[in-house]
Amino acid sequence: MKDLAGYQSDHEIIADKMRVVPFFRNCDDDAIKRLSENAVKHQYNKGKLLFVHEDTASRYYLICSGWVKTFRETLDGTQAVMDILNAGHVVGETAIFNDDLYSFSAELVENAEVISFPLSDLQNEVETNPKLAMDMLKALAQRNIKQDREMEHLAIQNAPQRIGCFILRLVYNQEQEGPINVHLPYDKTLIAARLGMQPETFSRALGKLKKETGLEVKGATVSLDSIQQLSCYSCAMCSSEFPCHDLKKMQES
Amino acid sequence: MKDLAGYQSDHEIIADKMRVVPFFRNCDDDAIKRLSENAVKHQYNKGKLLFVHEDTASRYYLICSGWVKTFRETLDGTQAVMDILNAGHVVGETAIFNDDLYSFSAELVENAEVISFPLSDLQNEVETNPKLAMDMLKALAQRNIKQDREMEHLAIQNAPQRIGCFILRLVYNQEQEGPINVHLPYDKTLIAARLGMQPETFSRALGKLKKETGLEVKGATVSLDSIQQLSCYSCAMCSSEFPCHDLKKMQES
DNA sequence: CGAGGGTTTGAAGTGCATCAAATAGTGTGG
DNA sequence: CCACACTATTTGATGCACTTCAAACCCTCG
Repeated sequence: MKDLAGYQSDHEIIADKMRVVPFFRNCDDDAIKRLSENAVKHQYNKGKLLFVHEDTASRYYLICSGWVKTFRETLDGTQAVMDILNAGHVVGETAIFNDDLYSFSAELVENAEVISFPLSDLQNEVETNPKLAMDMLKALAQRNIKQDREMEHLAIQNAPQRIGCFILRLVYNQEQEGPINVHLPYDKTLIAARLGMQPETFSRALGKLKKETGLEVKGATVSLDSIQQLSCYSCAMCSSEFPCHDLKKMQES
Repeated sequence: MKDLAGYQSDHEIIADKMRVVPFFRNCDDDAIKRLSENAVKHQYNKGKLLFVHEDTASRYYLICSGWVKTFRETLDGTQAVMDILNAGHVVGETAIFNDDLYSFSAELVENAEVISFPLSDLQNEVETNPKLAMDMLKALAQRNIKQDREMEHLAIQNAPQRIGCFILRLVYNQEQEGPINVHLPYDKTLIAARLGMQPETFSRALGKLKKETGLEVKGATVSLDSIQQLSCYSCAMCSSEFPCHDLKKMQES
């Protein structure tokens, strides 16, 4: 806990991770301090449920490493995956606007480190800190747009196109010309669920995508000669033409 | 414009309509006045586009009568319907959190009266009025949840179940025991689009729903002996068991 | 009464799901 | 380093749900 040169205290580490979160970006040191006062660092294993849909919410979570799946589940166990989140993303914070009930479940899909914070601290801060309120508004609005896009994709793209679109979003980070290699960030089974299809369908659809666009797949590595190769195929069935100009905003939120 | 007894000025009429909007509910008279200063009432015909996806946004709209469809559209004209809104709902206001770009298109599906307001006035007010900011946060969060639910339905309910769920949400307003009559609020073709299916599929799926649940349909009128009849069938494939306890919240937002 | 949209019905095709089984890949302990 | 167990992924065969195209029907409104 000491704050010696060349070595960070827990609080500093937590503060640093918080500053990556879009809606904490404009918080000053005091605000960060108030928000992180009751923070707790956790190491959890794959399969750990952070919280369950419709449970009473007391804390929200900042992901430091690993991947977290958010989903909704029917009585018979069928899951609808909402999103897959990684480091720098926050889950469960919107419960403060939903009478302290989580509106979905969140589960680790691999061992991960997360930091949890009391929702009450966030609520207090949002109510008294207009800058934070504005940034949360922006973040929520962007999430809305992202969900609209997901709905659109689910509605009008077929399986191979959805996969192509998914890969394009991975590539976007390394925005380069010419040949490209990307690594699939998690299990193909999980990507399939994320895209609303069965693993078998994913496998076959990826095969079709290879045939149609000439993309190569070896294990979890995907190679393509150029972005156009894919964007012609996938972005034809999308309302935002490539390079999806709102991708950057999406990734910030 | 005069303010005589038994007769309302335009400004009063507008103010009254604004107070129905969830996120204006806590605004005091001064705030309402500032927000409505540059309001304009419009009469538009069916087919009128209020705004188009990715256009630069300058105004947002409060619906006074009629129905408005929000949607996204690919180059080849395929549409994905996001929502169908009626009186008391606001569209286009989230552009202030998206660099003044609309993130979908909005079109009247029948003749309607709407009031438009400058986004800049809303932006100013939100930035300086914490109560409004909080209410907008709540509204956005609820819309998020609603979208999650839509995604879930799209992903795991089949066509007849989605229709059953849609009807249940209509019924919910008149929460009574025993036999029930509801009127479909708009075209079956439009309901189909709203539920992500073709008109033909809608027709056939409704037929199946009749056979499975004993519900009756005559034109746009749907009759059922009891709510259970439907909820058993549809809500089995939904993460929130009936009566979807968050429906009330959903309708407020 | 007739035109035009909304709605239903029929027939055929497509895409995805499902079930079953083979194969590849990964981590384990010997 | 290998054999084993276990999981992830692929492949095959089949069925169902939804779409598509085409045509008929129905209803409303001029």
